[in-house]
Amino acid sequence: MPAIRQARDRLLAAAVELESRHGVAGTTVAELLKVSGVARRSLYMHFANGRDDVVTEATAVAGQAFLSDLRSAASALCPARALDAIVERVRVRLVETDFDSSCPVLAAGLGGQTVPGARVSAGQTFLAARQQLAGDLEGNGVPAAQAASIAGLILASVEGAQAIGVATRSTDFLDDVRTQLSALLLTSTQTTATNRTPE
Amino acid sequence: MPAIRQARDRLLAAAVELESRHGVAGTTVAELLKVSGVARRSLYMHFANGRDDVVTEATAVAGQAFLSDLRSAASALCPARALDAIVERVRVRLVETDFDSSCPVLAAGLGGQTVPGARVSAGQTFLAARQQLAGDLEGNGVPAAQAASIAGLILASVEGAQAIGVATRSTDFLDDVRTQLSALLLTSTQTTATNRTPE
DNA sequence: GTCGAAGTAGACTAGTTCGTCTACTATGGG
DNA sequence: CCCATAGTAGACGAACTAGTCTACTTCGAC
Repeated sequence: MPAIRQARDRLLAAAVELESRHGVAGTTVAELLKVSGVARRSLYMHFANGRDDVVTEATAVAGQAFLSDLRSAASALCPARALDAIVERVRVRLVETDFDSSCPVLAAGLGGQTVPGARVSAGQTFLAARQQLAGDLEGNGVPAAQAASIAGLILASVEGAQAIGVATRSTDFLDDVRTQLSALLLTSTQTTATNRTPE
Repeated sequence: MPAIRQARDRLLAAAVELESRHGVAGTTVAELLKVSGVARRSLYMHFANGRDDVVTEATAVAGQAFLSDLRSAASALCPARALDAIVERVRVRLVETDFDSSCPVLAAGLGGQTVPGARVSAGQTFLAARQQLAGDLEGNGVPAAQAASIAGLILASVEGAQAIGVATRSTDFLDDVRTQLSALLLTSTQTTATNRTPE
């Protein structure tokens, strides 16, 4: 009863969840309070600027989680298998939420005109992810020039397929992306015989 | 042409524009009236169910325009050049709107929980576009099984790159997509003979 | 002319949204 | 024991939301 667990964390978790499902605009204070079970006043204790602060910080949190997932997949597996793992995670999430949930970072980027901080944070996440992914590809023998644009393609197509999956209520596009990118990664990384080491 | 029966069309155009920029949630009645310059009453004359009808129909209109653009590009050019033309159009639009505008159909698909009709319409557009694109690729010598998934990859990555472009305020991801997909299309269509491998 | 379709202008209700406010409660460290 | 800390509960107002309504204008066809 005496809510020992941080109201702040519950608010951020709720915000990430709501952004995924209903976008930034659908992440209202009322919903935030309902989902997190936190009192109205507590929100303004932890986030001086109210809703915008929650959304912005939640976007940063989701972005860090995204980068972390990417890193752990890349460090444990070869690029083609890492991609598989990431796509599979997205696929499961789509299906389990009955195609109602897409990427919170993408949602923050799109809905970010109303919450500029969230848009900036989302952009930074995508740029960091691209760089990280490109580095991993280079480590697997992909030429630097190619690595960057392949990384961009991977991120764009996975995010796009996820969003289109919500619209079509299917995983078709995600499956397409996996099929084609797997093939691309296999041919691109063929040059290296051995697997590489994480940092 | 004085008592021009233009109000309806102006409303739909405004809705497409607003969906692109601010998403479905940002497409409010007040904005719709301001942008279109139409009287409040006129909206409810033409769209019995109000805002939802406008958004839904605007999504269908934008979807048809999207398919039409795709068709005209594909019929006039080879796949690789058609892709170039489409990406270039998206790129120009991003830059000209100062990275504030993404695809109205994607926005409708994401914000569509609040307006179910728009989501359905967006989904149908993507499925139709995939089929159309796949058919075009097949016509250019890409095996049927490959054509469908390449079409899915193209749509997903262009849509994703557009959305990420808004978040990052750059065309980097779009350029990545163009670079990689151009290469993919060139090898897929020109080596129409038997060099395709796995799945 | 007159009549009606399409349009404009704007008041009005009812519901939501966000943020501020007061008042109360549990917990644990000094 | 005391009380600061972090929490709950909920009233409140200003600003916005969508949709309904009345009253007036402007055009083209008959």
